[in-house]
Amino acid sequence: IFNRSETPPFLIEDKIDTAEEKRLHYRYLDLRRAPLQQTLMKRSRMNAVTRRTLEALKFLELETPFLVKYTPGGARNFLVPARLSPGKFYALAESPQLFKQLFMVAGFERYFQIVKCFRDEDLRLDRQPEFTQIDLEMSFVGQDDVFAVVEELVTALWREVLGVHIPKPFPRMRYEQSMREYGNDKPDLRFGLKHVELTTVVAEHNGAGVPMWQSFATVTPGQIVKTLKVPASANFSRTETDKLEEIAKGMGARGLARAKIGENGEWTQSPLAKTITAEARAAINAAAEAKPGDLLLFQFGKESTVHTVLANLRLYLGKRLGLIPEYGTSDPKQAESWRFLWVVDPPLLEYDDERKRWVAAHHAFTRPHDESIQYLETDPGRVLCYRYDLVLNGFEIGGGSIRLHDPAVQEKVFAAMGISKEEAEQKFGFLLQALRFGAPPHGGIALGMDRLAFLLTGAESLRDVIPFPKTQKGTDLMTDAPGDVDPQQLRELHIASTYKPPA
RNA sequence: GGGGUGUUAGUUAAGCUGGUUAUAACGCCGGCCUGUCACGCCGGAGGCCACGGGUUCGAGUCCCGUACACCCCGCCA
Repeated sequence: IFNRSETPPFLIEDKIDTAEEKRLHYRYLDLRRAPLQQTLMKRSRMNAVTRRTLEALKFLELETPFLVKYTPGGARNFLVPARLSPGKFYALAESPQLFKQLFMVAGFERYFQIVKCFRDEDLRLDRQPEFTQIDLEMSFVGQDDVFAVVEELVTALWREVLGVHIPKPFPRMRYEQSMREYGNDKPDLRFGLKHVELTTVVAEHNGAGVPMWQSFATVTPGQIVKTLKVPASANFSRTETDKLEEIAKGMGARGLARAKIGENGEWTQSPLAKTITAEARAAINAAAEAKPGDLLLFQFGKESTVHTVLANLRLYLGKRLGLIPEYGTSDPKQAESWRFLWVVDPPLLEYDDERKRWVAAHHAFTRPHDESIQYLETDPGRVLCYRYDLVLNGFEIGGGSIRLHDPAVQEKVFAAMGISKEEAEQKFGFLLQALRFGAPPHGGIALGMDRLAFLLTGAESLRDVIPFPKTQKGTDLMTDAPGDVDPQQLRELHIASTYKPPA
C-alpha cells in the first residue's frame, strides 16, 4: 500500500546513529527508515522508467542464463558444482556478454535486460559481488547510435525520478586526455586540480639537475613525472601536507616531493629546491601555472602508480578544499551538479608486464578503429578501439563497445594477443562459429543500475540502494551466508574441502 | 595479498601523556507526578573495556597476534 507513496507509514528517525554492522544484522528494521524506503522507491521507479523508455525505443527484454560455462578472462567467477555432471562446474554469469551478442546473430535487433551479474572480486564502496546491470545490445549501429539510446534513457531517469533535465548530448573525452589530466578513466569533472604532465619538461632539461630525476633525462615508456598544484588559498600546514604524503604512500608511492612557490618563483620547503636548475624550475612553474603561495606535489616513476597516487590525491583535495562534498551531490536539483561524460577511444590492448605480452584491455571482441588496424602487428599499443565508458561525477556508471563482427580482423586481434587459432576456438568457439554464420555489425553497453541509483539518490554507499547487501568480506550478517553445508551434500557433489581453519 | 581506521553497559559514545570503586546520554527496572506528547523528578540494576599473548609493581590506555566492521591499493566492467 505504501510503496507508491512518497511518505511511508513508518517514519523512523532519519538520523543514522547505529553502527553499520548492527544495521545489517537487523536489515529488515533498518529498511523501515524513511531514507531507505524512499531510496528503494526511487529505485523501483528507475526500473519502471527503464522498461518504459527502452520499450518505446523498440527494445525486447530477453533473458539469459545465470548458470553458464566458465570462460577465461575478465572477472573471477563464482563456481557452482554440477551435480548431474560429476566433477564439473557452472560459472555464475559475470555478465550476459556472449549471449546478448548471440541475440544479434539470431536477428533480435534490439535487446535489453535488467539483470543480476556475479563477480567474485573484492568489494568496494561502489562494488558488490552480485549487482544489477541495465544490459543492452543493438544491431546495425555505431558508437553514436548507442550513445543516443543511453542518453535518452539516462536523461529520462533523471527527469522522471529526480525532476532534473540533463542536457544532451553528453560531452566526450578521449581516454588519452582523461589519463593525462586526471590519471584515470573516470574523471570527476565537477572540479579542476588537473594533473600537469612534466615528463617532457624534465627530459628537455636533462633531468633538471635533480638527482632523483636523472632517470628522466630521457623519456622512457611507462615512466613519467607529474605534478598536482594545490592553490595558495588552501594554505596547508606542515601537518596537513604530511597527511598528503601518508595518503600517497598508502597508494603505493615511495614518497611525495613538494615545493612551495615563493614570491619570485623560487621553491621552498622542498627536497628538490637545492639542486633544481633555475631554467627547469621556471619551466615547471610555467607548465603548472604556479603562483606564489601555491604548493606543487610531485610524483614520478611507474606511470600506473603515479596515476593512481595523483588521481586519489586529487579526489582527496577536492573534498578537503570543499570543491565536492564527501559523498553525494551538492545540489541534486541542478543539472550542473551532474557531470556526465563519455570516455572514448581507449587502446584495444595493454601490455602485461608479468606475462610479457599484449592482452585485451577489456575483451578481445572490441572493434578497433579501422585506421589503426594497420598497427596490430607493428605497434599494438597504438591501436585504439570503439570502447566507451559512461562516467558520472567520478564514478563509472557504464561501459560497452562496438563489437568485432569481422572474423578476419578478429584473427589479427587474436594474433596480436598471442592467442592461437586452436586456443581461440577452444575458449570462444561457440561465439566465433556464430559470427561466421553472419553477424550484423553490433554493439551495446551495460549500465550499473546500483551505481545509477547510488548516485541519483545521493546515497553514502552502494549498500544503501541494495535491500540486502553484503559486507566487505562478502558475507550477509542477517542470514550469516555463506555458511556450512551438510557433508552429505558435498558427497553428492563429489566435493571435499581442503580448507584448514587456522589453529 | 597489502595499507589505514574502528571495536568500552541493551544502544550511541567519552576515557589526554599507564595509577585506587571505568563515565555520560538514551534505553531498562522501581517509586512519584491526572493534560503529557524528545514529559518531568527521585532511586536502581547493568561492563572478562572484541579475543589471545606480552611489557610493567600496575594495562581500557603501550607492544604483538587473531576476529569482525568500514575505507583504500592490488584485483575488478
